[in-house]
Amino acid sequence: MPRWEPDGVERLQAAAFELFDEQGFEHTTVAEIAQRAGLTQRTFFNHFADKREVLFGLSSEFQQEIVREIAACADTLPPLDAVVRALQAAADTMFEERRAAVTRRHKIVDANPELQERELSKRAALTDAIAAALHARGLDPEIALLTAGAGMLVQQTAIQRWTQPAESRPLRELLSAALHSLRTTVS
Amino acid sequence: MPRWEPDGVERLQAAAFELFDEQGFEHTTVAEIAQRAGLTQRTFFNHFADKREVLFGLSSEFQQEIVREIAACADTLPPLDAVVRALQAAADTMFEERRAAVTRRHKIVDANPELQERELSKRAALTDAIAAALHARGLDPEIALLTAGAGMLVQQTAIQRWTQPAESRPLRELLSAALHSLRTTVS
DNA sequence: GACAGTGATTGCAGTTTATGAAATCACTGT
DNA sequence: ACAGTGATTTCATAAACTGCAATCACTGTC
Repeated sequence: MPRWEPDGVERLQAAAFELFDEQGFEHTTVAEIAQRAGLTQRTFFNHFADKREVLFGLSSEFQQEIVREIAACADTLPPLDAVVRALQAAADTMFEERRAAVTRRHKIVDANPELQERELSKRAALTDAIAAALHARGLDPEIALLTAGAGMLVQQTAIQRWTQPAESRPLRELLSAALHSLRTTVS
Repeated sequence: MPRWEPDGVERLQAAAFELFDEQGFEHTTVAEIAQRAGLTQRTFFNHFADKREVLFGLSSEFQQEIVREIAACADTLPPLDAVVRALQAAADTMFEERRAAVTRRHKIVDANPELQERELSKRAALTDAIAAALHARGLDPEIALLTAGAGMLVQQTAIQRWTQPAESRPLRELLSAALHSLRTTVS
């Protein structure tokens, strides 16, 4: 038999997800999470930089996907449209199929300021990555950052709607709508 | 003589500012800050919710000013212009005169991820406050949030430039320029 | 088949952040 | 005089994180 049960990281993530859902983030200790996963507190911190990170395993994957899509996009497409197309591609791949899980996670994060803070931090990192990808396409750095910020604004507006129970339109469509809203709002 | 030296809060802020500047945020303990201010660690936490908050004393004041300006603005002005005008008014009051201090603080925050995270959090709170102020003017909540987000994008772009040593134009002017950049970028 | 090397996990000691509860005591108003 | 206020302090404690050394199934090599 193997020395340890496999998939330690996934088990920790699952345990954390459950416990945060049951008791809330701040009433759950890292020791508790580790115990439910059949591991040690020390091992938790070997895998995650801090208690919050356990909820953000997918964000790096998401970021890579977006950047890849932007790089793959036709150079003739206006920058902001390129960003939104990339978001739409990622929406299909990473959001649409896991609506239940995404909404559940959204609810957990929404219930705790520390987690919201980390979410903002991830969003900022994604913004910078998008800006870098746009800059690689030849866009001026400052305009690139502005465009990336506008793209994230679109993303936020769309996700906001998409996570509401009443909403049934696909995220892809909501992204288009949000982009249109932004354009009329800003002009 | 008074039982305690006056201005405990200010002394803590000043001590923290100095120490973060000298040794960096993470190599400074709360006990150290309190000691330099002639107070106790416990007293520090009586005044500030956590170690980071000591650097964000002005953000609530800033937020109030912005919201006040927006409410005072003519109802005929397009929403985004109202927001940028409010930011310009606050820029004159709270930034232009303290350029040195603002830049120093900016440098400290820039050097530490935890502080950046908190900065983002304050920014998000300000965004929400602006959106609420716009909603109070009759704007649809979702459009209000989008407009507020666009306004903060303008603010960020302008501050970014303003804190660069080479830049000499007043913040007010940079805000106008950034708004123009956003408009051409998004359309 | 022995055997050195790898790497995920663990135990433990220690620092730091943060909080709750009770005590102090100059100052205030009556 | 004297009770009440409130900023501060002391003490105790939980919980988050870190550094370091040790474990030991697994891997490949000779």
